[in-house]
Amino acid sequence: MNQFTVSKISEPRWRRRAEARPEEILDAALAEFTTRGFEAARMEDIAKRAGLSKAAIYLYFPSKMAVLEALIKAKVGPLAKQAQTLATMGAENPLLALRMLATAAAHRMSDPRVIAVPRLVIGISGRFPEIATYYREHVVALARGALETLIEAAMTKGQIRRVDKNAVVRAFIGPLFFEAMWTHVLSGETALNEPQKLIEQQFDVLLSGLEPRA
Amino acid sequence: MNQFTVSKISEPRWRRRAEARPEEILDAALAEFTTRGFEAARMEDIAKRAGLSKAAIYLYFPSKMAVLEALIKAKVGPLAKQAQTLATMGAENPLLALRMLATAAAHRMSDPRVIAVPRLVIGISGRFPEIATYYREHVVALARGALETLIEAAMTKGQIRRVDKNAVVRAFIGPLFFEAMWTHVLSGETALNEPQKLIEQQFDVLLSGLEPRA
DNA sequence: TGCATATGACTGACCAGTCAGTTATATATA
DNA sequence: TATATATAACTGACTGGTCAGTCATATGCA
Repeated sequence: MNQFTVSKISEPRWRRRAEARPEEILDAALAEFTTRGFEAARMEDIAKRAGLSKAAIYLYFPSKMAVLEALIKAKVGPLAKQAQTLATMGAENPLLALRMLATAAAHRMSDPRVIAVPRLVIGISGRFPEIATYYREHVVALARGALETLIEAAMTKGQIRRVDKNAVVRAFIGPLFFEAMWTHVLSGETALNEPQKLIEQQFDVLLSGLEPRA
Repeated sequence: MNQFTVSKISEPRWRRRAEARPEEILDAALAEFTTRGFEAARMEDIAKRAGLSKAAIYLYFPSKMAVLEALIKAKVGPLAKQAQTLATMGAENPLLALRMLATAAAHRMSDPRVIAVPRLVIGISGRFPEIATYYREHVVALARGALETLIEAAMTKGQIRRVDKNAVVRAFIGPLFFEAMWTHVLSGETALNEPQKLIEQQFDVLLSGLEPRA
């Protein structure tokens, strides 16, 4: 190896600046935590996946638990902003915004990595209720709030009927959440392959309802 | 303690027939597994909860994993029958059957023990995919199937419009599942306190849809 | 006595977290 | 430029505690 350094001149032998490491560790941890579970995941496996030794992880995080917390916070941060902008962006045509939002969400949910965090949270919620609470307040409650704002706007504009807003929120999120769990947790054959179609069908039911036309 | 057996004459000092033990162990295991997670739950705690020593558990089950498997199977068995009878029972008035079913389901879901198993399955699905698959085939797929039968019947009778059946199944299960997770996993304030009202609102949306009346 | 039911005390494996020591790079000095 | 020194980034090997599973022994009962 220590020849003349002829090849790959510009690439340093020691690959990365250290600042990049924590993120790599968190990515590796997410993968290990979701497949093996928090308790059963071995720090050494996380380290190997991140391309480090176990001891190196402890240069960046004081404990396994701290890795979990950092992981949740890191994955949650971006979502908060998204939810906030969502409500304002869709003010003009809220119903259209809802439709586009649902399609985008269905599309993203075909990627197993997207539900990795919710899945992890469900798994550890019994043991670490604070994390579950954190996730509720910083993710799900915000998403529900943003949806409610859009729904309220759609009602005010006369785009949809006035019904219980919470019921509508559940009717939006629930089916998608259920299908995601069916797909990625239970490995079932899925409708998420065709997100466009899935949402069309879902909106057909949701908007026109199931009553036979009078 | 080993006095004259004067008190509580009819109660045997050695409390129960052995056949009852496995069930008690499974109940204890379910409680421990759901709160601590499969890996973090200690066999000794399960034993203590069941009123036994750890070694006694190994008289009934060969391993921790075997306890988990027996647990899933025990909790799953009854559901299969329920699903089957459901479809036939509701043949006469399928829409009414769906409504009653949803109300009953919402009612039961206010009890955290009801979603304990699904929650557990989600937590361990990464590590034990066979169990997830078992659960899909023996519970969720059956439930979906039964619902589909009812929905098909309702369509044939003209009680509801003809739309994609899978979308309807999702629209029935999804919102309830989502609310159950929100309630018991994330400890959020819940609409499950008033299941009757919850289902009424849900059916109002589902049957009449959201489009403003023409 | 023999069988069923049970347990306390033990063991071997496993793993989070530590630490003394190593390697690569940056900087200082001549 | 070459060499010395300092420091940042990292690791192999270890430790102490934990826990699934075992076993020799005990107790109630036919």
